[in-house]
Amino acid sequence: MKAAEKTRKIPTQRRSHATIEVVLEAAAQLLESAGEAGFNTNALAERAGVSVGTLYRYFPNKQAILAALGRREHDAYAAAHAAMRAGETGDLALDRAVIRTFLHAFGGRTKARRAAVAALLAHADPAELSAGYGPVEMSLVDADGAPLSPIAAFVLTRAVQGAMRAAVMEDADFLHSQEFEDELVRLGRLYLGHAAPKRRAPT
Amino acid sequence: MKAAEKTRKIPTQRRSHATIEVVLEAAAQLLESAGEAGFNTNALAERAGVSVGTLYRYFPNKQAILAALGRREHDAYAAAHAAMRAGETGDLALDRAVIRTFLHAFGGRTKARRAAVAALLAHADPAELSAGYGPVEMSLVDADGAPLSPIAAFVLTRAVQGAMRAAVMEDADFLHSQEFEDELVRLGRLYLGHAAPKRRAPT
Amino acid sequence: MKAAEKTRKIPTQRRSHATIEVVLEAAAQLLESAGEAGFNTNALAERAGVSVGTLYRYFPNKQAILAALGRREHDAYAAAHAAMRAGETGDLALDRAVIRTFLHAFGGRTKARRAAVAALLAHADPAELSAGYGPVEMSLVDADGAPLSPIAAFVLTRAVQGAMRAAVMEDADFLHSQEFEDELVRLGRLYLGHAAPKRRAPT
Amino acid sequence: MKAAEKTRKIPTQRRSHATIEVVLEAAAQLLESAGEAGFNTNALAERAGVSVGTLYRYFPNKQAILAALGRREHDAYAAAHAAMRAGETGDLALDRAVIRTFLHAFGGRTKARRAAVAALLAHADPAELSAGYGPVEMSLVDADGAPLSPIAAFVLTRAVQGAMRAAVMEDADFLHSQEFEDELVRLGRLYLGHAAPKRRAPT
DNA sequence: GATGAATGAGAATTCATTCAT
DNA sequence: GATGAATGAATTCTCATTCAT
Repeated sequence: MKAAEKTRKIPTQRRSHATIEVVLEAAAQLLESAGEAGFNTNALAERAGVSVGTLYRYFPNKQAILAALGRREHDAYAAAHAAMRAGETGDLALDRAVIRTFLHAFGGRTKARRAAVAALLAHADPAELSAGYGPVEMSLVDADGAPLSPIAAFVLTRAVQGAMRAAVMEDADFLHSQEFEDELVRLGRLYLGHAAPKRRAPT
Repeated sequence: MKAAEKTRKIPTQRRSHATIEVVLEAAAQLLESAGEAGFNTNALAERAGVSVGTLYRYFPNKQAILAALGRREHDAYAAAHAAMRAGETGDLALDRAVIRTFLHAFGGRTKARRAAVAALLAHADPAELSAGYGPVEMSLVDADGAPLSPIAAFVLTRAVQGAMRAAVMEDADFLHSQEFEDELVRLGRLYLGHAAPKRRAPT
Repeated sequence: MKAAEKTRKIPTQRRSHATIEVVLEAAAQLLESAGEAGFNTNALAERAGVSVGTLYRYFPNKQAILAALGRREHDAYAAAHAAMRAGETGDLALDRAVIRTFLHAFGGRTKARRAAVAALLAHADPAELSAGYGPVEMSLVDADGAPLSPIAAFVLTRAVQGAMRAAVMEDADFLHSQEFEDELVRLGRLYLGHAAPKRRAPT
Repeated sequence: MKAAEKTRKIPTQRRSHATIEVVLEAAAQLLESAGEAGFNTNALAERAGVSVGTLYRYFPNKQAILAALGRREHDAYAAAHAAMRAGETGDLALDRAVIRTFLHAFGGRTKARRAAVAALLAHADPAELSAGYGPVEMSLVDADGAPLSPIAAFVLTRAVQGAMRAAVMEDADFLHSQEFEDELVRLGRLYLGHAAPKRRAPT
């Protein structure tokens, strides 16, 4: 691997060249099914239906592919939350929507996301990293409407994410249960200083 | 890499064989200084002061070394939580101690921790990941002394763990800050229904 | 060594790709000159004038190269026997030609043949070993023109093959002698009920 | 592997030291179950229930173990045939006994014998090789009582052996059938110039 | 005499990258 | 523009052999 020029050449300046999408989609699938160890350029080229040579036409090296994937995941994440940026935080339904969004985002391609993010962490410009979570964190306000400190926002988002991730990783059978979702909402609301939502009677 | 037998052979059943410790310590150092890319068996053997052959006497393959490191990290969580077991959960100092113990585990070697956690998540089986939490979860009680439901206990333990892990994985600069520690304690106490610890004035 | 896909990939379906021939020829030479012990992939690649990587493009692992050599040897038997197929079995000259063809196959490289045969026996599956004999066996008739029973045909073909193989495996110095050839022909003709060819005066 | 002193040291000059037997028996088993590839000193020591060090007390190196095994197989083979040395060859029952002896000898440990013999061929003194088959071959006489030439004897023994071996290797279902045995006897008797035994009516 | 932990040269295999077609 | 065969440095892993206890 030599230097890097991010996405190299960019034919007709249209970054949206279909090939790039195909490659990144294949990369996500491959990462998901084979893990980082099985993620090699030959396998990727095959899954993407292009030749290795073509891979190198669009990306300067393998890391760049991972990085692009990571950036793309971040972007998707940020976009999903963009709508709720200035939202009314006291609104329970909205909080629940946030949890659901998280659960959904986390639902598929766990390994792909992890590897992509890890690649980003390992090789990309650190400053770029906050980009994805930033908007979400900045929009969080407590029960009094005061914005959370960056660290508090970090704790909240990662705590919720961590509980969900653990449920996935540990193969918990309650992953899609109502109670699990409720407890996640509780956790978030209590941390933000809202009154504790009442617990439902056990099913 | 073939299958695996975790720690292979275990000479004279004295698992505490110094060599294993030496290797794992060297692994952590190497990971820290050279990153995952520079983490190869020859370099590791050299840094550990043993031959490659010896590496393979104690570990079936390279992944197993990372996994052992990961298990260590995992043990740190479990140990931290275990301290809570007999504890009076209302005791703020104790909760804080638990968090603090964890945060300073692994000697501050963030990169090593990161790689170790990644290895653990990538290769451990789900059942193993949950191991060690059971007793902790069963002993958790809320502010009124009522035991938490299994799902609530799961959410609490994994949420705290998730936030800590994310700080490690994302190489957060506030990992060892007072505020981060405070926020983690807040999260746990609020979820259990205790009064929110006051936030200190920002430094 | 993992599983195997026999000849892997087969670029542009033109199996006749010169490289495979070059590699197998180099393998036979190397086996002949260095024995099975000196038969390693680096040496083979060098002698073949290709890179190790290229070796692995055409063969999934080292064993597969030996196996391919073995299959070649096996094909020589089958081809030799196939010549009998339409043939008038009473024709002494033809029988002799078949034996002779086999005996001189593989360019007289006894050590290479030996290793190849060993590889074949060690790794081929039983069904493959029988392949190619069926038609030969069905066409065998005794001196009266009556077809041989399947078992009798089996005994004849494998007996002749066995004697030839043993001469190869045991590095017999008479492998290419006239007397050996004569005795093989005798064996076959007597079993089929033909008059015994006269023995020549010893040289 | 350095030089070689065959069986090294020989404690109390009694070659029959039980350990040697144990090791050779384990070697035969291991060869049988794992093939030549899986035949390594560590595995052998374990199966034999001794330490590697002990292996090296009795054998100068790995090859010597294989060679000893080969020599032992040869000896057993020779011993089995010793009784029939001067026999009345016209006796059909005796011929049949020879075939049975072969079939029995070949019955078990195919791979072990093959590997052992191969090792002998590859590493031992070529002159030593004929030792096992020699006595048998020398005792063969044709229908007129004249001894067979060495090559004729070789062809006969290896042809019969080859047909049996092929039946084993190709997983033939008639391996233990009467007809198969009959045909082998036919093959041998016809080659020796006896009248062809009548074929039985098919079952 | 026996043990088995340690050694380390050597071998197999992988895979990012290039470049002639 | 695309292809995919070829490259070969780098890495993982094996296993015969030694030797301190």
